Amino acid sequence: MRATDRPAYPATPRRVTRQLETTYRALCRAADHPTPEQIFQAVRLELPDVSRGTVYRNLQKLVADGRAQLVQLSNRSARYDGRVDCHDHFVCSACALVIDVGPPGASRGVRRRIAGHRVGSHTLTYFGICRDCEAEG
Amino acid sequence: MRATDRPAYPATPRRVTRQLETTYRALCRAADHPTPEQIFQAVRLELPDVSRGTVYRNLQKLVADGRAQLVQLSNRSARYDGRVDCHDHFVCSACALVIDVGPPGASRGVRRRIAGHRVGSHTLTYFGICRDCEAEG
DNA sequence: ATCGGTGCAAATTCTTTGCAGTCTG
DNA sequence: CAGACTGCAAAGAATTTGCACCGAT
Repeated sequence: MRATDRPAYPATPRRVTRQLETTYRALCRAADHPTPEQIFQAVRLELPDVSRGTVYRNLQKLVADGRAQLVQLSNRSARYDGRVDCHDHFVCSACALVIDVGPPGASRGVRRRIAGHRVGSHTLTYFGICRDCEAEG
Repeated sequence: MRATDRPAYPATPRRVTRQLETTYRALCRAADHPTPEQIFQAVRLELPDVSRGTVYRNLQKLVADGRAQLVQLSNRSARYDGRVDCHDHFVCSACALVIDVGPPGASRGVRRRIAGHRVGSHTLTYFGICRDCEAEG
């Protein structure tokens, strides 16, 4: 999701709970596009009784509210991103490393409509082998 | 995966089985980026005893051999593409429609390396609401 | 007080895998 | 005929959901 798609206000009335805000802070703190499981473990350090279900639900709320991005990877597990500004990603096909790539690629080729369909956002994703995996062979 | 990543020959010795070739033909025939389940149903019409496991395995072989592409969407189910040339995708966030978008966007911004990591391919994906879903509200 | 949020556990969905038998090269 | 491939069924991984209680507004 791109910043321009971010709703100005929550789509639905939202309550400020410890679980939601702790999840958001854990996501912003992580720089490595964590999985729901990783975020769950991080939240758990502060709220030992939090459940996976709640973390999954709250991550979806954060995306719906434009406070987070879901990185589309089609791997086994979802990856979330606390950055909601316009940027692209590099993904290592070997180790699933995900890194942010500055906006230059993302900002070009913006199209409002494609074949009559309304475009809300776009993402350029580079796939390859990261330096470490390349070194290991 | 991009055409340039396509291995000239199968990565591993490959046998030509009815299941593999029927799966490939079913994939090429479909224009809608089918899920493994949809391909399984199509193959089943020709080979009633084929199993899901075999279709899953063969789809992975086709990708490994550069005869098919896996569309990276992070939805519930994987989506395969019989086109292996350079092109992008539009994805409807409401109904999961996937359509091909011509090469203009795909071919720009090509980078060989990013932050020292080797880039093998890249994909530009547009997210939005398709015409039909927009009409329905 | 209302009704959205939470924890728990079971259910779902999608995909992978072990194994014994089959078929390709 | 070797070993890659297959069907089957069970296992595995990731995510969603129903429900009764809790807590933010």
